[in-house]
Amino acid sequence: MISRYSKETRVLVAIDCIIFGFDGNGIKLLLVQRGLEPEKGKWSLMGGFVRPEESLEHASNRILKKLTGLEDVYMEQLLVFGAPDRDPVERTLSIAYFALIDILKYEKQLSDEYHAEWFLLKDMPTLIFDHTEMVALAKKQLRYKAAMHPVLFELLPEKFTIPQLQSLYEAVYDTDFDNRNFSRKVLSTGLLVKQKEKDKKNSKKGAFYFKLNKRKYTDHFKAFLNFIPNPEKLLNGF
Amino acid sequence: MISRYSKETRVLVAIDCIIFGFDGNGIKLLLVQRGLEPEKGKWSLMGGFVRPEESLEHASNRILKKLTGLEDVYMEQLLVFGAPDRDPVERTLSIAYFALIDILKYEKQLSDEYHAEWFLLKDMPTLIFDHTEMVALAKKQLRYKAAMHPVLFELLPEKFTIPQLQSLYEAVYDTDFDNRNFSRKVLSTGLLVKQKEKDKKNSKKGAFYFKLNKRKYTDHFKAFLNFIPNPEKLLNGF
DNA sequence: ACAAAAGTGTTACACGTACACCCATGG
DNA sequence: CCATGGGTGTACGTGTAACACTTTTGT
Repeated sequence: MISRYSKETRVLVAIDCIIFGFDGNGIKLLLVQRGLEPEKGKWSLMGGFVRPEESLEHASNRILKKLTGLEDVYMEQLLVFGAPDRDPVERTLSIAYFALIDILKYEKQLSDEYHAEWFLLKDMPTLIFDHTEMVALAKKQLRYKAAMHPVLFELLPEKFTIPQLQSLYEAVYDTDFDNRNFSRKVLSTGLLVKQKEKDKKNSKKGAFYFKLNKRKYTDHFKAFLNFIPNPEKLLNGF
Repeated sequence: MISRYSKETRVLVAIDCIIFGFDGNGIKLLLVQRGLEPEKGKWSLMGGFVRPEESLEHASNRILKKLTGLEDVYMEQLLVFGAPDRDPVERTLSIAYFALIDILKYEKQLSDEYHAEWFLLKDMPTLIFDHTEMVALAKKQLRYKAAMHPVLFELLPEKFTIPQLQSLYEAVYDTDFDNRNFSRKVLSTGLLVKQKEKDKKNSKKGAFYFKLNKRKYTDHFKAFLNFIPNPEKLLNGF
């Protein structure tokens, strides 16, 4: 039995996380200030190297938890970035993951160990290396996926109103939807369970809270929905 | 300036290609007999290690060309497989790519340098490591993508008939479509240019050949089509 | 003439969209 | 009592699916 592929070259493999959040006012991105040279102090995605004995899922969850304290977060592998010179120090592949988190659950102090900060996606600073490209791709992927699968619920708290959900979709697609059609469409999926209380923060009438029907949610997760009108137009350029 | 991230561990990175082909009789998969230990002689996906100075695109194209002689082939990154023990020799990440080729363009001798052979997808042998899992995922991804984007044309020769195209879709989704609705749907996209000749191999009446309208094809590639009826049903389980 | 595949015409219906309108309530 | 946001009812049109029927031509 051989114990190594002796002639081949080994490379560094990192993971970078594109962490999206929502708090009712636009989609946000969690960024950190890079703690090591080169580019120390510049804004960057949260990342880390894959350890010798851990799986990629383990590594990505470990990195996310280190920054946010959160576990059981929605995460998806996006793409491997592998341009030979993407990291000037040494050849490093980076596996980009994107994560969706309820921004209110992120309680850690900002400017903590990593000097993390939420940025509105549209006011994002320049990032190191190819991280800007990673974010651009993640944005596309989020739109693509959310057009057909109910991923965006991952960005909301357990109880939410339909107008809240709508404003999330509007933020993601940067457009306005008809509220009357939107609520009917969403309700027709049977994914939501109406609660007794209303949220009166945004109107006098108040909007009912809903929770996800977890069973239907996991069952339908991979089903095609069609929450957004005119998907062909809104997704142009994919 | 630092020249290395000194403390981190480097790993081997391979690329494995899931190569789909079509010749009118079911979707096929191009496999090779592994040439090195361990598992030497067993069926496997075509693969190779990423070289120190090449990009991932370069590596995947190089590997595909070495096996098939083909360039400018449709290829897409699928997923990185990284279970710590996926290769018993030593930790190796594998970036899975899937490729779509016109089976008639593959002229190389079978049982050539790599002992390559086309297998009907449904009669596929057991593969080494996690390659079976890679193929399963690629199949899903092919169905998913083809439901909305006109990728399957990559599997056909330059000139093809609509019944041929339909039998390709039927092979991919393992079901039958209504030929009358199918041809209208496809033609309504404006992607096809009718030729003067007919193919008389499969019927006395003969079916007109078509070519792709390349301009529209690249423009619409990322647009949502909807070639298959009942996508929710056919894509169940994604 | 017939069989068999290619292709046209027609219809019913589901669904998405637009929009008039009603509801609830705090100021 | 009225402004505001939440929500229902309804009507219209497009696109999809089902299927009867016509076309073409080799045997």
